[in-house]
Formats: sequence, structure tokens, C-alpha cells
Amino acid sequence: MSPSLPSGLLGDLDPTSDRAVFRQIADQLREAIDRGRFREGEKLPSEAELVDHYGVSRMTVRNSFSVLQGEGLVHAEHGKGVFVRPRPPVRRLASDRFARRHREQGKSAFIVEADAVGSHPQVDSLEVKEEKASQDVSARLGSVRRVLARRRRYLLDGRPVEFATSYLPLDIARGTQIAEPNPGPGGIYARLEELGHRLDHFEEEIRARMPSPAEVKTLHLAAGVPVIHLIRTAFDTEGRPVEVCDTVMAADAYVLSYQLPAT
Amino acid sequence: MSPSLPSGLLGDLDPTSDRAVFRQIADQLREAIDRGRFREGEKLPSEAELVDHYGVSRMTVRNSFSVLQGEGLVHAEHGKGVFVRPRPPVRRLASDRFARRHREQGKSAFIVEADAVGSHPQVDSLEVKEEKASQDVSARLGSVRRVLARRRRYLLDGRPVEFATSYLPLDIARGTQIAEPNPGPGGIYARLEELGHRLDHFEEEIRARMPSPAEVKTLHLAAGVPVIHLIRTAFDTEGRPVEVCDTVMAADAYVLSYQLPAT
DNA sequence: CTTGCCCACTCGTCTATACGAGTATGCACG
DNA sequence: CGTGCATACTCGTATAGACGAGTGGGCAAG
Repeated sequence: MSPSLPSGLLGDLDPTSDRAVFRQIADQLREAIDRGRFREGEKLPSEAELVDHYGVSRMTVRNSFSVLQGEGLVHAEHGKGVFVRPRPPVRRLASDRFARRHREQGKSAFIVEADAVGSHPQVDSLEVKEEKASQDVSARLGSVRRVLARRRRYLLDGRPVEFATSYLPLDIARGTQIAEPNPGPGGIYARLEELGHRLDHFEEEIRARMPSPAEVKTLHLAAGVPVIHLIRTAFDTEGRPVEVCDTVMAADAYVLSYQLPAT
Repeated sequence: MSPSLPSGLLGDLDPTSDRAVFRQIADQLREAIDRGRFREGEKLPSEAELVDHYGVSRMTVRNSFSVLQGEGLVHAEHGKGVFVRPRPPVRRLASDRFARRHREQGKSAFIVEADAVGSHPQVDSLEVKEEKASQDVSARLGSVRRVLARRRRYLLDGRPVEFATSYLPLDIARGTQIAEPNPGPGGIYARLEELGHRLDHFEEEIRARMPSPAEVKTLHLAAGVPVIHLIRTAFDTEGRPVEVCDTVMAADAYVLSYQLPAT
């Protein structure tokens, strides 16, 4: 038998309303969460308890939960319950993160930055190989057929937060340290500059969308978490695009920050 | 009676698989969409047809659809069917969109840009009023109690794509044309400069998340469409923040583009 | 020909039931 | 004391049925 809910926590249904019952329930739960009646990580009433409280069928309650899941407000754990989704710590990406001065150190920007805020950084899924350039990458790199692709996934405290692929023209990267699993201190941008491609500027394109099933898997995304899709192109001082980096980030783990001149 | 589906369009279920039936159906539909078997705007088989084809119950088929809706791939229209969601035209926001040279003209950046690509722009929900600054806005503007808030919504070809609120310190904006519904040619940035606040740079913070129910309503968002939340702070040459602009954009209608120096 | 209604088809909402599978707890047994 | 199992509670998946409401086409009446 389900114990009854503390009275006053949730209200009653309005049978005269034309708002669907499952939406009314979702509204009440959402409001309770917003007001802090349920805190981050806290367990919501179980399906059975809500069935008793509202006098509706279980599917109706589940429908309410699915609304809240779609909004990214809650997540269900099989065998345990439905919980208010905690807001994970966000990683701030500043627009000067690729400035030359940050490249002096030996470690990669990701590692340095994570260490600074006391997180445990990891990089995995390293893959470096030559492949055919997609139509999009080819266009961005200036009609290149084949490219060197460097794939990796970044984790913070064990949680995957982003994965990225860098594409470089073969005539630049082949046979250099860039084609090695470990590109050496300062990363591939340092190597590019050593190879005579002094970097001039970057162009970043940002989109947001819902993840594909593959992305959900790779980033362990909860329901209702979008991804930020960032495509960066690096140009050298001669105006040639020397790298395209395609990055997919868990949107709940990032804030991007840019500084623009008012010119 | 439901006519049977064209054979070969969709496959069969694998009863030995441990993948849930509704996921298998969603997978097949997703793949068919990705492969172009169903084109943008095209109608998917009705629930009844899929019930017949797969020999499952209607709720199972609906469950599959709800997966695809959550991914933003399809949308349902009551009484008509379920359709592949067309990708709307996107608006590109370049990082120089606030450059002084774009401010010379009389019209606002939004209008000029939309006209350029042949879209029909509109601005509505104009509201200008003094109000108490939220904690966040106050912090960004440097401990300001009350602010002038300018709210508006932008539409392209009748579709709402973004809404924004600008907050300005009262000591700057009160009694000026900035406090009028129509701020005049070049917008509030032009007025700020005339008032002696020469703009130096902007700071933009970007987040992506699922919309609140209020945002769904204001932007007429389909299921599975995230929003891009952009907070811009404008600084004058003395380093004082003179405006905070809080913008919520339909993510499927935007690509943001930034240029960063490699410094 | 036009109007208005009926009907078929569509998705939306809700109920009731059943079984499976993951989790946690307590108790009995070794 | 510790191990392992039974059990109760949780959500996951699926079935079957019912009624409501929006859409569009066809047909009959005017």
C-alpha cells in the first residue's frame, strides 16, 4: 500500500478545466520543483503515490512524467524513482581560450582548465586516421579530398561532456607530429605554428539541437538535454583554412562566452 | 480499413532483440527519414497503418512517435497525421552584427537583414517600462536597483523566432528616447552613443536548453526544439556596463557565428 | 451550383490490466 | 557475523478498449 502524500504538497485537479489531466499534473509538479518544494536530486512521489493522490490511472501519471522529462527537469531511474535533475557544474568557454599565451604550457587547454577548478579531466576514444573529407569539411577547408581526422572525447569527473573531431588537410598534417596520437605540448595549434602556419583567426559556428541516438550514447545524455554543435575553422595569416574542428557538447555542461569589439 | 503499407518501406520487428519494440519502430522510422524515404513535410504512415504493419497495439506506435518527436524529427497534427518536420530557414548571426557601420542606417539590424534575404520581418509585443532589476541583471549592470526594460518579439514570415529584453540603468535611459517605444534610427545603441556612452565591446554568454512552457507558447515551438539563451552585456569605453540584453531564440532558426582573433 | 451535413480517418486523452526487470531491505540460514 | 534469498517497491513495456475532437471528402438537399 502506498502511503498518502503530505497534504498541501500538491493540489487537486480541476475537472472543469479543458487542460488535459496529465498536463495539470505536470504543471503542479513543475511548479513544486520551481518553488523548491522538491530540491535538486530529490525524489518525486512515485507513480503509485500520484495515482492514489490524483485518482487517475498510471499511464496518465507516466504521461505527466514524460512531459517533465522532455523539458529536462526530471529523470527516472529504474527501480528507484523519478528525481529532480541536478544542474551539473558548467564549463565556461571563453573566447580567448585559443589565445597564443594559453598555448605556452605543456598541457592541453582542457586539462589545465579542469585542474584549475578542481575537476578530474580525462580524454579518451583517441582515434587518428586519414579519411575522405565530408562535403561540408571539404568546402570549409577549400576543396580538399582527403583529410587527417583526430577524434577524441572529453570527460569531467568521469562524465563525458563533449566529443570533437579535428580535420586537417593532408598536405599539412601527414607525416608530422599532428598525425601522432599525442600531438605534443600545446596541442595541434602549437604544431601548426611550428610548421609555419601562423594562426590568424578562428571562425566558430554555433547551433543547438536535440542529440541523435548515437550522441545520447556517447555523451550519456539524459532525456531533455540538447547539444551545442560548434564548428570551428582555423585560418593562418595567409587566409588559408588549416583546420576544421567539429565539436558536440552536452548543453547542460557548458556556457560559451564571447567578447566582441563594438568596432 | 487501413490500406497496407508499401512493402519494403519499413522492415519487420526482431522479437529476439532485447531492444524495446517501440524503439525498434522508432529506429526504422528514423532511418527511413534519414535515408530520404520520407521527405521534409511528408506524412508518415498513420498510427493505424503502423499498428497493422507491425502487429502491435496503438500505444506502442504512439510511443515510437513520441521518441521521434522528442528528437525534433517529426511533429503531429491533430486530424491530419504525423509529418517529417521541415528544417526552417536559419538566420545567421555574425559577430560583427553590432558593428558601428551597420548602425548608420535608419532601420534596425533585424529588419535590414531580413529584407536582404527576402523574408518578411515583424517586431511585436513591444513593452517598455521601469522595473526592479533581477539579481542577475543587477549584478551584470553593477548593482543597479531599478532598470528600464524593453521587451520585444521578432518574427520572420509570421513565425516567431526570438524574443528579447534589454535592461538599461535608469540614470542612463530615463527621459531619453531610449524610454520611448520607438528608439529611433540605429536603435538604442545609436542613442547610447549620442548620450556620450561610446560603446567599446560586448560580452555574450550562450547557453542551450529546453524551453519552458511559456517559451514554447511565445515562440510557437514544436516538440523537440531547444532554445538558445544569449545574454549580451554592452560596455562603454569607460568600462561601464550600459546595457544587458537577454535573448531567447528558437534553436532551429539560428546559427550563431563568431570570429575570434588568434592573438 | 452552393450549402450543409454525415462519415471516415486522423491524432489526443484516459482507463485498466499484465508482466518484466532493477533496487533496496530485512530476515533466515549457514 | 556474513551471505544469500525472499519480498516489496520502483519504473519499463505492452495490450485492449473507449471516447473526444480536428480534418477533409462526398453526397444530398436546397
